[in-house]
Amino acid sequence: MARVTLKDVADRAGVHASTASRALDPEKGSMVHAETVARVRAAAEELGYQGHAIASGLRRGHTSTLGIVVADLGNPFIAPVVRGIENHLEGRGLMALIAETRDDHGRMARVLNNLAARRVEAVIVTGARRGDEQVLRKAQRQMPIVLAVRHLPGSGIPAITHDDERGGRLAAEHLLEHGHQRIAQLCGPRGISSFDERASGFRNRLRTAGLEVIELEDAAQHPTLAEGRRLMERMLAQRGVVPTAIFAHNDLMAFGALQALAGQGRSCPEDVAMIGYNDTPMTAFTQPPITTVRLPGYELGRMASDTAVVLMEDWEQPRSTLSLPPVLVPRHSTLGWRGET
Amino acid sequence: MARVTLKDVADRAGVHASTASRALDPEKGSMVHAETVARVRAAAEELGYQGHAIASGLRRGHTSTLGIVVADLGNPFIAPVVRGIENHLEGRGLMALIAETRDDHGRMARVLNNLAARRVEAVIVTGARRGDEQVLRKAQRQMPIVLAVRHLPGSGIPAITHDDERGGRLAAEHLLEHGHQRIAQLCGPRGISSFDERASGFRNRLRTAGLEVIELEDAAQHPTLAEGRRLMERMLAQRGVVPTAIFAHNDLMAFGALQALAGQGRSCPEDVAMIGYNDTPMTAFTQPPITTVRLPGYELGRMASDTAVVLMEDWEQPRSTLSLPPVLVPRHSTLGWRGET
DNA sequence: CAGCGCAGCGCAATCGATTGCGGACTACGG
DNA sequence: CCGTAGTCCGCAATCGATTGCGCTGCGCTG
Repeated sequence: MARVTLKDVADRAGVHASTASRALDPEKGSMVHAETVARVRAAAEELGYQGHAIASGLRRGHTSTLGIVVADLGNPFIAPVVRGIENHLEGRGLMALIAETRDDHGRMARVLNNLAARRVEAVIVTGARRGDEQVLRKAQRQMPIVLAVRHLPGSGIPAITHDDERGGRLAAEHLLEHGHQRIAQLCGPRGISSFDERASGFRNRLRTAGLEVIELEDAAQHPTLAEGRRLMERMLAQRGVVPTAIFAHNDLMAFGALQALAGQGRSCPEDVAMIGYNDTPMTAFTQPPITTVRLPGYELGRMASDTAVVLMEDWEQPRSTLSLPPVLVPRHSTLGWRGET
Repeated sequence: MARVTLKDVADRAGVHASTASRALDPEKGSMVHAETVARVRAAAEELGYQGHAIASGLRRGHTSTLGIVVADLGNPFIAPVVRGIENHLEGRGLMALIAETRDDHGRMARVLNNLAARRVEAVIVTGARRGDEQVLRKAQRQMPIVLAVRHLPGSGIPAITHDDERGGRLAAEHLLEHGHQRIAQLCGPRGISSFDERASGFRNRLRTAGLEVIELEDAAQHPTLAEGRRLMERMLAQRGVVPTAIFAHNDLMAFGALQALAGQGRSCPEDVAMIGYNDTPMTAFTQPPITTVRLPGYELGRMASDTAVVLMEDWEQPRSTLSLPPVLVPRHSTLGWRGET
């Protein structure tokens, strides 16, 4: 389609292509007589010349393109992250290629390969899983990589994450403040840093208060509503003390747990307090509204994108690893507990 | 970074770059002695050669890249669409550049320009607004454009949309079936095809049943919870009959309307039935769960991407415009109405 | 008036691959 | 023993731009 090339413009303006190139480049505009610049500009305008960023990039040695790799585009809390990245890139002349792995190692490898072939200048990977270290490290030889949301402990790959350890602590503290003593948690899938860390943060905080967390051997296979319900049912079926407060590792699981509780005739928050994670929009509208931990996804995206840009401009920067603080959002599901003094 | 070039591989294998190129191209592998192919492959392997899709694309005359332009990446029902596009592209060697306009005409223009400069082979635009016709048509001279979700009536730009006219009809029929006679709708922003059409579909269906829809002059500025509440409050404040059923133009507005009703001591569904739109995940979990219209977003993405691919391969195809059928999802907010016989 | 500096522009190489054309060499039939 | 077809591969042009270097004039100085 886009037929008209720089040479066409140059011909029409009666100059050489190199002159046209300089005339059209604001940086080099001064190397060319003002009148010539005007003539070239006019020619470009008349012909409807559209710059060719690809060819230009080839010669100049850059693509002004980043890659974003996500596990699941449908995941609601990935949206703000991508948004943060995108908004940070805009205005810098950068754009992002986006790809989905669907939590498949093979797809991860293929996607990274494809991005490398396209010479993206950096890649932001949200949704890395244990087992991706190999491919990621291999890809790192081709381009800088920044992990976002989830990191790979011990991999040495720079990462921007939420401070989920702290998120777990916040949840624990909130429940302690409201006088709970028998506290349980429903764990998300193992091997994913963000779940593992909120589990240990929660557990450790309770321990320093002299309490032992009630939890199952079992963790959720996927962080879904159905799994939340299943885990809650299993916990209720166990003999022994029934917890007065539950920390579910995300909002959907919290909601599933609520359904299990309702099925047993226990109400929230009167009988059992519930706390979720992520501050999914629905949590404000459920019955009862669910106390949750809010994560600064948009900021995370901006920061990940920021370090990606730094890395792409200056390879071999000190590996900056950063984690952003979450905030507890109290709602009705923990505020009306009957046992509170 | 990626230093090693095809020439390096060729040198190491003791052949000319052109031969190396042929050896590495599965299509042309037969033009080269099998043993040589093996030698080149080995050399490429040892050197860690990574193909250069940009340079190759420049010569071959394609980029294997599409553009996706969305209004708001945070919009929950845009995610499945992007997902559908992405999944359809994958495996075809295509990738997508993604950009956000935030409903700003200027940004739309800049984004399209940027995509054109990068020589994307087609662009899928979700979230076109009235007023974008100019830029879109101009961009169309550079590359094929497919509208998704929202279309621009009369623009002649091919579009894949939801059949919102029909969505409105479905909502109307559902309410009629349940015996409602005084029915109102809360309209989303004007000038956006999807809202305008669900309004007229709803209105027309009621008319053929001999009913006139109750509605305000006013429409929502944005399809948000706050606006839903505001409109509902205004409607309740008006003298005259109170509707027994409300059609809100999306789920958030429906929820805002519910809050306004609750504020006046009216309960749903006993006093007033409520129906939303989009089947946002939250609607299943609110109290009461909200009847809504489900849109096949993923399929829409796949089809949009499909027609984009067709168009990029064969410019000047018949402009295929298509709309996908929505489905009504009945939930409690319309099923427990007191007035039903 | 010779010489120098500088502004403005063109030449040709370059980025990293692909490809039409033709050369060298083998093999085979007559 | 020669002509010819067929295989494999190299040469050089090409995709569309950018850029180091050098040439041409012009104006100014000593």
